[in-house]
Amino acid sequence: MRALLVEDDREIASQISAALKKERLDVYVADNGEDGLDEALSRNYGLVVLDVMLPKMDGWEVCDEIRQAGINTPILMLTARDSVDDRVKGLEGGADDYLPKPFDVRELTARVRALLRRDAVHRTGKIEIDDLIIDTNAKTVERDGKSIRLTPREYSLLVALARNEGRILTREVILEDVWDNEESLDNTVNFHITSLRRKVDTVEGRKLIHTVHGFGYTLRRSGGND
Amino acid sequence: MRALLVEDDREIASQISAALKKERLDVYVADNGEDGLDEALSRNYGLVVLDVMLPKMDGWEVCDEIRQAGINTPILMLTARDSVDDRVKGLEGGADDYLPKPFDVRELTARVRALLRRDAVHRTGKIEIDDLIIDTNAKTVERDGKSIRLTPREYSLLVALARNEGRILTREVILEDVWDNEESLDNTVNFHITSLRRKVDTVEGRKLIHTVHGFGYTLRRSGGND
DNA sequence: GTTAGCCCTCACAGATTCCTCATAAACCCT
DNA sequence: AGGGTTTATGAGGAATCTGTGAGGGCTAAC
Repeated sequence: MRALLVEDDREIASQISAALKKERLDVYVADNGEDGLDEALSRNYGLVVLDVMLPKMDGWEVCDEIRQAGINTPILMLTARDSVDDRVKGLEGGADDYLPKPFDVRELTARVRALLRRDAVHRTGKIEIDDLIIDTNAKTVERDGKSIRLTPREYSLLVALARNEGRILTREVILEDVWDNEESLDNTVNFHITSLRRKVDTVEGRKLIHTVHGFGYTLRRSGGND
Repeated sequence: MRALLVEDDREIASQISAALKKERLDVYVADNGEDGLDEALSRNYGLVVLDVMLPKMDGWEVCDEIRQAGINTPILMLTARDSVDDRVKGLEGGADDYLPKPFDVRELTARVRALLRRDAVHRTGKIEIDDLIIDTNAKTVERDGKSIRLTPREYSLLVALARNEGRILTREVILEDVWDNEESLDNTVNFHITSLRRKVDTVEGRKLIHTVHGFGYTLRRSGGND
């Protein structure tokens, strides 16, 4: 997958470039806004990392033009550290995320990953966790190659858990998310977890849905134990 | 995350308080400068919203004292009017942003978000202290790369200590914070500290949780000795 | 009208966590 | 060192949380 980096400071550019290459991206660097925009429009990039302060055309404008052209490649903006306005702008502009300078490379990497992951789910509509595959377009679930029939509630519940893989969701959050804040008992969640487990988590030793006593539930890749 | 609001006008205070709560902040309100300062010094807040006109001690002074104490929590000042003096004062006095009264709640919210986004803990949801990593989103704890299962009480207690790294927390403050002011014995804290230590602080020579005899407990990076 | 499928609530058993008391250990001051 | 205070920890029961079967309401299909 190609990534476009628009950054005029060579030092920083090579640093970011290295980080992106580690993420197995093919990196193309533009050192000014105009070239960056041209590049973004002429090829299909999977990611654009865009500095705000740029010669010839600033980052906001580039971002804007990219969006105007109907391209919705994820864009990560690099904003100046102390400018509060930049952050507000960042939200309202078409950027998907932004990172204040100076930044830690690990943080850049984390954001890039998050963007790409989000995009992958968005694009393909598929969530894959171990041998569990959820196709959010077809609303179809399979585990271990075998397709599984879920009821609507079970399906929403599973998607909620899957979208938050590795994160503990409280019953409260689940109710908000899956039940849309309708008044329902905590136990309703318990109940549906049970039925979901019966369908999805039957194989001993490869459970995905875990109870975290006192907190809620989490969907986690089988890291060996449990 | 906790936010401290120092504002004497009840009407405005409850308005701001509501807005902050929407941002998922635990709001504590002080209605005069002295109490506000005390509070800011005694606990670790993620944000301080500070009115300028206050009984007992004005906002500038409070802000100043907070900075003098070496605390760099983001501070948002509410200035009475859009006077140039106030602006200059605000910049010099260590405030991170200011908002002239009267203000639109949405603007307050935007500023608050901007300030919080700067904060690493808030951004990543992670608290890292040496090899201890708490992920407050996933509600997950690991030490030395190994994940640790905590009970809800243990977890809250650890988070309370971690958010106040290097600061001594009295049992009283801990009870307030973790137990929500419910009547409980001091010894309850002792008890849970013990069980927390058993899970988190097992490695001799790299203890994080320290007893401060006569005061309480503190979580401190292992600066070499114990 | 009947049947089938889904969803929710109640009830209760089992599991886990939490708290208090009692006692031991550590600490501090004189 | 000794006495008083503070802290640590084991044990057991109280309190809370979780899993699951049973039953009834609801809707859609036949």
